[in-house]
Amino acid sequence: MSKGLKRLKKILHNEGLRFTSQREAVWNEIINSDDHREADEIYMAIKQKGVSVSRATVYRTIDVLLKNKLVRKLDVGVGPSKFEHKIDARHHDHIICIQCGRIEEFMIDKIENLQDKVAEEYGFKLVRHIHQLFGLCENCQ
Amino acid sequence: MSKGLKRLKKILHNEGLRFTSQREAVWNEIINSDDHREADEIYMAIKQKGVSVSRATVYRTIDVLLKNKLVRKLDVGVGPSKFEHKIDARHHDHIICIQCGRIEEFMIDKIENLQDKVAEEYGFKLVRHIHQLFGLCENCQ
DNA sequence: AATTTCTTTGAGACTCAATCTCAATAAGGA
DNA sequence: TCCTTATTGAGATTGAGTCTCAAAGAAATT
Repeated sequence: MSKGLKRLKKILHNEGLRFTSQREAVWNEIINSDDHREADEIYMAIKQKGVSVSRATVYRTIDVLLKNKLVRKLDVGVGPSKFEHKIDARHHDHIICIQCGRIEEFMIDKIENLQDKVAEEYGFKLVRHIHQLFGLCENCQ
Repeated sequence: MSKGLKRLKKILHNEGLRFTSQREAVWNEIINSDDHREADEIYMAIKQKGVSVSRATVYRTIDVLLKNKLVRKLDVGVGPSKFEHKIDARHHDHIICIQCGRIEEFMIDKIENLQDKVAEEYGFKLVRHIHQLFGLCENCQ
């Protein structure tokens, strides 16, 4: 059994959930792509591969993965949310082209540190953050 | 006529739009509050004051104000978007309590500058950004 | 002021992502 | 294999936001 699959089974076990072919399929779709994909894309890809699945199950499985921080939800401001796996991925934020939808990742330690300082200043215990830059990429200017 | 009202009329004129009591009412609701309010709150407040208005008109008017940068839309991650006026307001971002919904504003020049640098680095022409810190405020920890 | 033109309004239909329902199906322990 | 209980999925539902189009009304013209 692959290392990834073990990880899924462990999570499901910890959550008191059963291992099913649908959950496995959603997991595989997500970890085998480094793209930012929407739920419906994942749903279609699974169907394509001949596994029976429903949108409801895709969303439900993603919720489990979100809760276990194996997936990140990305609200790109228009249309459905996108999802990316967090396996072996360092934290990053996103710069998004409002014309063509291209998404690039960035990570600036200084910004991360300043965020922590802001939270401290306001007496907040930081849980997560959204930092997205929207603009026109070089091809769309 | 108040200075604010003149400003609204000027915008409507520039856009080739007519001045109506509904647009005036939406404008007044928004500029007379420093809160982060949702469209439905604005709609209800106007009705409360005896002005006939519809949700559609509230959204349509907000769109005009957004286009003219007199209002900012704030997606707080859950539920409807919130709106704040930008009259006499310096740019700021938000730190939001995921428990009680409290919203505070912050502004760090260094972060703003670093954002510009990121955009430049990736060849993007920056149009706007979202920077939101989510966590628990002191009362909710 | 009356007429004409053309924008705006608003009730409710519609969209679309996401969630919920609940009967049928399937996982996994005994 | 059987039995209990979780899971699935088709389709209904939700909810924010948008759209439609006939009626109302603003502004220009006479």
